[in-house]
Amino acid sequence: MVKISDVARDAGVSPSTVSYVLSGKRSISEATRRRVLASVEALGYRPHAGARALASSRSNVVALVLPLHAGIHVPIVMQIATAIVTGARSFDHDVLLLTQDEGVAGLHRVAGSAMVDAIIVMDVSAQDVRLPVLRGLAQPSVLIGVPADTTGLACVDFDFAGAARSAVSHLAGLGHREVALVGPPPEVFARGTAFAPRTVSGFEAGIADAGLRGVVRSCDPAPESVRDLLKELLAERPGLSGLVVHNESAVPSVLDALATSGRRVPDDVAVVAICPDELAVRTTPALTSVDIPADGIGALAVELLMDKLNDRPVPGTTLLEPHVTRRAST
Amino acid sequence: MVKISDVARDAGVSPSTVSYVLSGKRSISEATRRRVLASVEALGYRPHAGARALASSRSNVVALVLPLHAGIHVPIVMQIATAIVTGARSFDHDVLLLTQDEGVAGLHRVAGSAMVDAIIVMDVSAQDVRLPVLRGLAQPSVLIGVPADTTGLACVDFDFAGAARSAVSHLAGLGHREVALVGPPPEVFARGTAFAPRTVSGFEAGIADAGLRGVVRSCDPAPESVRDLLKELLAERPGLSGLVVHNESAVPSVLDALATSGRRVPDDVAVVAICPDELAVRTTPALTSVDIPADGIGALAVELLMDKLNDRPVPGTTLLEPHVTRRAST
DNA sequence: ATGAAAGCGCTAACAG
DNA sequence: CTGTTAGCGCTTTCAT
Repeated sequence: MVKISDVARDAGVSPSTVSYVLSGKRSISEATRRRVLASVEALGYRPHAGARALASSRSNVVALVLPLHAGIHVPIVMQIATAIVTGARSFDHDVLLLTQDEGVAGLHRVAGSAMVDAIIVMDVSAQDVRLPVLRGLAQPSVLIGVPADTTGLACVDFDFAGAARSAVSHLAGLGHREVALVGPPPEVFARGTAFAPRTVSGFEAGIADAGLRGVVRSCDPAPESVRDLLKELLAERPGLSGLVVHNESAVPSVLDALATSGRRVPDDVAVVAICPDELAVRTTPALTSVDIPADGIGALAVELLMDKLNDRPVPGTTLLEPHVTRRAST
Repeated sequence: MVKISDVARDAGVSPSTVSYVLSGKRSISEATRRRVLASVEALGYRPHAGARALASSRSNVVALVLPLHAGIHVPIVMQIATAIVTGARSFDHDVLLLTQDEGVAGLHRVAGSAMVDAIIVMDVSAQDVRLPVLRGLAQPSVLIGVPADTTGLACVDFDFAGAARSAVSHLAGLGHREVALVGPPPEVFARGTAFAPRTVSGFEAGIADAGLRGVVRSCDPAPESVRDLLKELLAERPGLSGLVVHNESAVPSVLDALATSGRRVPDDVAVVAICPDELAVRTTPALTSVDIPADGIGALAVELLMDKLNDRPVPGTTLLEPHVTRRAST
């Protein structure tokens, strides 16, 4: 293994100089800088991560705690995770993967052993048992999701309430008078995860704002369930002409059920989805949607974490703003 | 921070004794063992990961390289990843997450800096550029997927060919004479990923074995595409009475399309899916299926990696055996 | 069955 | 602008 002293010898400088060239923590003459970097390159030097962590008390690793629950839309979780890895790499950090089932013990383990400098926790629930633990850790943390009490924590999430509200407002602006929210499956409501009720309250605020009539339903994504739900809704409410769909798995079936039941989109029924743009653009017709910015959530979480690591102040809660993109379905 | 010398003092022994108690690398009298563990507990001692890695040249971390491609069924990837984390933990290892887009550089980085002791790479393609790099690394690796040349590597995968063959054989045993394979979307075939063609060759071997007539189609998962595909297939081939579906996203739509077109499952058309059991059991009707054992793949990958780390011989390629579970769809 | 002590490779005062 | 040096906390010979 090639070590810092090898590089130092090769470049004709001291080990500390090599270290400083690499870290940029003090100014180095251009000449030696170049020589050192040339030696680093020539010898293929890679600093030993453990040695570095030991000497600097910095591992340059962040922990990411992944959710495992059913009912969560897995591609979104994965996309956020990917964005976090990419974001962390851009700050020269790596990502250690933990699963939620290790619970509080996992947090203590990776924090206590100084494996990680910081922690990102996905899918926090309103009364998450991990909150007090996170508050007590030496390492800073950022949560994805918004618990009931955010004291001492930094939280990131998409503004689901605002998204639903914007969706309703978009429909209202097009003249629709009666709308329905086709929400996530029941199990998501059952858990303490905050996003489902937030969509509902935003939807309700939206219809109140615009003086619309509205109804909220949770939705099992199986095609026949979707068809039954829509049949029922449309039968019960003859005036219903607008749908807000917040259920990624059900989106294709909703469109299909409308098509096969002879309802034209958007002429008979307008549809706004709250889902990743990626999904919205590849349906037929393409869906007017409020994007769930998975990449943005991941990137923001990392940025806040880096701010915390650098002792910059960060807001307690940051919600990403919703944006309606009009496509063929409204 | 509480360190090993603190524990040693508290227990009235030397630091090395504490180390040996914790590692079990030499015999310790029951009395001191107990005292040391009591002190560890009392002081809440956690060995510093970096220090440990530096002194022992072992990080107890494995790298996991995740795929990012479109067309892959994300929940399966996620489930394998989760199984790998869980498996690694059971061997007292953690998992560092890399994304495929870091490519070869990422492998060099984490291996060269001794961040990880071993590497698991998911979704390797036939002529993967990472193969020569992996062969040259000091750390052992296990691949999920089977490249063209497996020399010097350990590979794990599900036996997709055997799965398709078993599915066909199951249908043949029930008296079906003409069958179709509804395969993954075209983009999966386009990439060098080996699993799609393997399913096809297994399917073809299966129909040859049993003297059936058969046809292979790739399938876009959008409900209307599925409906069109099936309509076309059933029109073209009046004798067609059995379907093998290897396309998780399309599964619900296939059943739905059959139902809405008036074909009864299994009376008119029998369906065997190659998909996670979890999916197969929650459709209506429940699907006869060949399970894709994501957990098994992850667990096996970890086991092989640990074998390699402990210099135990491992087979070059291990394929997990397919098992048909008969349910209501055949 | 246990201790003493020499590093592991790097960083960061301290010194010039 | 650069070098010297003292650790960082742990493992592992070598001794006994």
